[in-house]
Amino acid sequence: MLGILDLFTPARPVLTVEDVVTEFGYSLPTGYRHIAELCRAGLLSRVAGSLTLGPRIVELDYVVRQGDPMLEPSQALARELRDRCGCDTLLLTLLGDRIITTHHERGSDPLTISYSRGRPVPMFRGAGSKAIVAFLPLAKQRRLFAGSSQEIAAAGLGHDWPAFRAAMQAIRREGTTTSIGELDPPNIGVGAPILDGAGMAVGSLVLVLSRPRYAIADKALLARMVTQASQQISTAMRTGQAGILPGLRGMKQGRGNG
Amino acid sequence: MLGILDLFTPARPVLTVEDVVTEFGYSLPTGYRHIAELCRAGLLSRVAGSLTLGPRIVELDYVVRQGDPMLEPSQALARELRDRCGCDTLLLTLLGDRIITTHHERGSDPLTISYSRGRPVPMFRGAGSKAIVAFLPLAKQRRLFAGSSQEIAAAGLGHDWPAFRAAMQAIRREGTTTSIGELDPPNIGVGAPILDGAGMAVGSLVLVLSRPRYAIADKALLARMVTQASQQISTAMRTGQAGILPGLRGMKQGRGNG
DNA sequence: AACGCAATTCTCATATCATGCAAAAAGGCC
DNA sequence: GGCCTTTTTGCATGATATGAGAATTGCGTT
Repeated sequence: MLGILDLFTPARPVLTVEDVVTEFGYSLPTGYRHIAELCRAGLLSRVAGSLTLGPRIVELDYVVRQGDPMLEPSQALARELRDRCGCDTLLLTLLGDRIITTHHERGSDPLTISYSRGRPVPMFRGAGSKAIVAFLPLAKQRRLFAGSSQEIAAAGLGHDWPAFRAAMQAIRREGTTTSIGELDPPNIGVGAPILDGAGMAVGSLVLVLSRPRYAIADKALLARMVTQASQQISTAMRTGQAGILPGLRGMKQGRGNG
Repeated sequence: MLGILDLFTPARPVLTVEDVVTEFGYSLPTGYRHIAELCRAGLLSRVAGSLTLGPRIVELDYVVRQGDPMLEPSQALARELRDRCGCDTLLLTLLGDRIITTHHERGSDPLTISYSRGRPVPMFRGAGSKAIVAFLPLAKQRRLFAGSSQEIAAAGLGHDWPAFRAAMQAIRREGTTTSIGELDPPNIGVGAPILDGAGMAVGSLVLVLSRPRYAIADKALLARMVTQASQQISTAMRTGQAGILPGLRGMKQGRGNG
């Protein structure tokens, strides 16, 4: 039943009951019943015979935003970064086993950024994603490699586990990583991880520049700026919102790194 | 099962499995099963023994934003309004039988606005809500009154149906309405409806001012500005995105008004 | 490296509830 | 008011969700 929600895409945000029924092979009454239930929960909305995603989605997104300990400190810092260097700034969050954009601060250039809030981003392409993956625990990296080795190879991150591991460690050593045109061809991204108390990545901060702007930029300075900001976010997260997670029994202290 | 999502609130965005189980009186396996299903759909996320709302929420919110024909023209106009008069601007949308904030453009004053994107707003309090309700079809107004007469009375919109109807018609005649401290006590809101092709309200645009700013403002000018902008949104919506709704058979042409 | 505790999943018999069909009801349109 | 499409209802049937308990896993401890 929850699969019904997946039928709604940016390209097709409005459906009819019949669309849903034929898509799933439901009988008409069953289709209506499922839809009615989703409507009751507010996840769908029926208006004039058509179906759209409902108001609850927007409300729940608000809860997500409020509950995201990364977001508040990030917004302020992202804005400050934007003001200082004029770049667009993206905040990526690792949620479960997906990475999505959770905030986008526009810079002074009118960049085309395909990955504003709510867009899932590829796991292994783009500076932001790589900055996250590189700072995941080894066990998690291993699991990711096992599940997505061909995708990883396609992204040029190594054809076997040692090569992938080495690529990740290189990023880890740098503390930041740069991608040129990996997501949007005209853009360059410079990303640094946001770490939780255990030194594990929970998200990343990305500076996005146009090619001309990047060409004349001081690369080392950029790296320092994004690293510093991401570390400030990490710190603010830990101090400001400590203890909101119940049930965290086993959190081994990592080495931190940075 | 969808009720599980309702347990997550801004005040309590992180729960444990046990919270859910005890709240609903499930057995432990059933609780795990429901949660697993919601996780599979991405609506929940499990990390370190805790539950949070999942990435799919954010993705779906993106679909809502993309699919909202009001949003794109509104953002540009809201920004323009903000630049011209320095006020905060809110965009409210009628989704099903709820009104929620769908966009918030910050002005130059650091206002405290409790109703940023995703907040459900009261149906009968605040300029934005009243601007919407006043421009709903009579049948819908009647249904609303039947269901919420005490709430309507409490908001000072009339103790019986004729009085409520008269209050709504007064707003309709004006084309705009002003509320003083109805939502956030320090703020004044000036709202105007956004109408679909049938002349029915689908949302509203609200200018929000601090009391000092409002005290020295030209009220008639404010009203004109917000009305004009909302009409531009209405127009942009109809022309820009015509025909994306399938299954709209019966759309009687209303008189438009404004 | 093995133990012990808690969290999580599995097995399976039972009862529940979702399903589809046919039919009825509800709106909207002429 | 009659006719169309859309939406809901009643009901018998069969799939499947459920809870009790046991088995398993994961993780910290000894």
